[in-house]
Amino acid sequence: MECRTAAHEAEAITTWFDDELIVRQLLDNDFPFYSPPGPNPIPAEELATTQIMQSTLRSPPTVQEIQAQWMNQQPESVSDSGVNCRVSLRERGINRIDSNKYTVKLKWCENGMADDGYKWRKYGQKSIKNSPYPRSYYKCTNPRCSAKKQVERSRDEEDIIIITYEGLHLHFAYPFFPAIPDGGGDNPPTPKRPRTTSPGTESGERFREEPRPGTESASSVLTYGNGGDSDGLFFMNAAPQGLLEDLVPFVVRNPAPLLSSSYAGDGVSNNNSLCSNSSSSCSSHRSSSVTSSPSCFSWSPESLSFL
DNA sequence: CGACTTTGACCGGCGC
DNA sequence: GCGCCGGTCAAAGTCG
Repeated sequence: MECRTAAHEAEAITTWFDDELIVRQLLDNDFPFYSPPGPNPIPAEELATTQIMQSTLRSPPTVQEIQAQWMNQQPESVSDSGVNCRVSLRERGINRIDSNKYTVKLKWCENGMADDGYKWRKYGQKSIKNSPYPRSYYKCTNPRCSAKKQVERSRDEEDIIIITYEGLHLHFAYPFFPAIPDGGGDNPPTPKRPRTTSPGTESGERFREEPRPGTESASSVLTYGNGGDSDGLFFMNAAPQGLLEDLVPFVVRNPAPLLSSSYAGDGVSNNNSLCSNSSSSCSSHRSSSVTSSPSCFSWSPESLSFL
């Protein structure tokens, strides 16, 4: 309801450029990646990544460039828990999706849940024709945010869930703000402790309910790479703050620092790893409605995937 | 009591 | 025009 107007506005945003532009306008200088021109000294490592971000904000990569990047730099990786979460690129040849709407394929790993850093409210669920699994519909709980996502389980591969993101988050994922004092403008409501007794019978909840060794409690002890290096720090301040929608484009824009070191291949689940590494309280802020423990992901504005 | 999920109903788009 | 299907709404139920 309250999202209707915002949703329409969001729908008018049809290009990467527009998305990024709006975000930048909204966030202005507070945007952690967008360093405004000025005398402020920036550590070399941060400067490098910032510059990458700025350049990519202005000119998003083509799919070919993204694929080339991944082909060149994609390691086979193992999650911190030792579970082999191979990340590889393959072309999927799926239908084109609106530029503000894309699909993420997530593969379950043994090492438990993950979530995208945003708080979602489930507003519907439908059984889909020719699919044994229902599709769940989620909205971002932030009233000013029009982001939505659909979660469904792949009928071909049981351990794959397909998340379709639509719209743009006009705020950051609150739990990942490291000690930002109150008054940061758009203050999302403090997330509550996730529901642990969700009766979720289908879709996302259904997956989450499966008794997997090491879900939330286990993820809380995961570490994120070497934690203290610049890449880790960078990532902490950046990608994991957001929804996959924020994370994935960033990853493909700048895969090197993420993939070459601590990002490894654990894809989204590093959200949790990182989160728990940086703040033990983070795990208590996890979204309740998520989709849980992906290890590999695909992203497909144009048939790109990382499975 | 508030936040959240569940679930049937409703609505609009699309193909026949 | 009709029916199918996907997406959304909203009341009711659940939980902490």
